[in-house]
Amino acid sequence: MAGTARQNTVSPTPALSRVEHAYREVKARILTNRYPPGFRALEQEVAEDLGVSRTPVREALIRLENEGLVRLIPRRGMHVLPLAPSDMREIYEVLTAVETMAVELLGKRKPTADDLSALEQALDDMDAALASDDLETWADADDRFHRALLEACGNSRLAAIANTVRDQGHRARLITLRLRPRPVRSNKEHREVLDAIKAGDWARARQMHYKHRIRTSETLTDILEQYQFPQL
Amino acid sequence: MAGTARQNTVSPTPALSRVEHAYREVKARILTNRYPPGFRALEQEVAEDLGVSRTPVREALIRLENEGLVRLIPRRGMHVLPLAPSDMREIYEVLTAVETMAVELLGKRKPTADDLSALEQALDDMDAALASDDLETWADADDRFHRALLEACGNSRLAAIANTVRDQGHRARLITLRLRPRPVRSNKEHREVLDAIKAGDWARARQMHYKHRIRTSETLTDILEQYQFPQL
DNA sequence: CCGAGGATTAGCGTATACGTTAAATTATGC
DNA sequence: GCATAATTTAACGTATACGCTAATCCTCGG
Repeated sequence: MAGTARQNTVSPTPALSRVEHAYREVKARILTNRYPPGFRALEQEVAEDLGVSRTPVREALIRLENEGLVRLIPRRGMHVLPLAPSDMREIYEVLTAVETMAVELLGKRKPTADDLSALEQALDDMDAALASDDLETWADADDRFHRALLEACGNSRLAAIANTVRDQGHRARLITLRLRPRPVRSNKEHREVLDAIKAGDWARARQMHYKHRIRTSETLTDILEQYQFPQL
Repeated sequence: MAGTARQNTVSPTPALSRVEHAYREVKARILTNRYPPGFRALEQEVAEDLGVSRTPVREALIRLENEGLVRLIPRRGMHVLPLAPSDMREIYEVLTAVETMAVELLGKRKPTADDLSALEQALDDMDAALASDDLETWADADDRFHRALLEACGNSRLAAIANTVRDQGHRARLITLRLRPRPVRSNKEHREVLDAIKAGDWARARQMHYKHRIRTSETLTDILEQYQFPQL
């Protein structure tokens, strides 16, 4: 059953396990709204969707529950958690706390050249994307900037927490991206944060990033509350 | 990352599931060093220890792996993760970031009377325990204070993160408790934080708590590095 | 027509079976 | 002797089986 060779090329397919496959696939479906907020499915149904048995699906769902993307309710299956405005508030608060600390740490330790170039690359890409009004690309670069901060800060736990929580809010981000004003200020603020880091002025870097996060949090939660999405 | 806190209310043993039993038991054994750092056991062995089959054990171990207490290595079983000094640094940094935000939030929203009384009760207990040199009781009350802050701050995600990370560092805390100086300053600093919160001066509350966390982090990591525990 | 109680069903929690494969062990050639 | 190849072993990943129980459906008395 399992190992019957499906070798076709020398492709570096590390033969990902069924659990891993289920985890990635279900998560991807949630983040792209193919399993929309409030969606319910029984373990058996998910298993059939993915062409595996219930066992690996269960294990994948446990991980997704720990990450706050679904809830498992006995006899009612998996529920894709909707995002209330209060959830978005919580998520932004966590990101503010965690990223602010990351920036502070990065400002204290001298960042490596690699760290800096990753950050600068992301910034340049954001500017370019904004100039050509390509919001998708801008969002991608913005994401890279924030990720790079966390990667470079030297605290893997902070990075992991930020990733988890960012994923939780991903769907809201998809929506606000097209409803928010052009993110001109974000680019400027990011640049200021990076400049402060490079100058070794961690207190200023922290202050700048804190203000950036508070401001964008307010902008985005306002939008979400204003448009009153039934569920998100 | 604990997505949702499990039900831990109600006394008349609600017939907890085998998974829940395995989860609590293994976690308890890790936190109390019955499964010490570096300890390895096969799934089958844990299952026999607990008198259940491998299935619920596996599911419990997946949760514990997500919480950063163990690693699961194929064919080598469960490894109880040791804590290096760098792990403790990371843990304290996360707690600093998260609790500082919690205090800020609590200072901004007016805390309820219940919130305040829980905090004051914990403070009083800390003072009493310190007066009678009862470190165990002091640690317990200190724990309650920090937990109460997170409970009261109005952000369940922050609370869950703090709980997870605090558990990760629990074993180190057991050790430093007897090696650190008498926590006189901690009591005073906590009182200052609470006073600032009550005064609605969130900026000051945050500042105080930040300094408290930074100071204790340094004290404790110094102790850990000084005594050079082989692994923790 | 509606609610209570019993019968039915279905989904999960758990145990178990089993093939795959990495690790360990033995055999073999230099 | 030692490194390498063949063999054996054992642990896991996954599938499957099955009983328990909560949810649903049905029956029946009010």
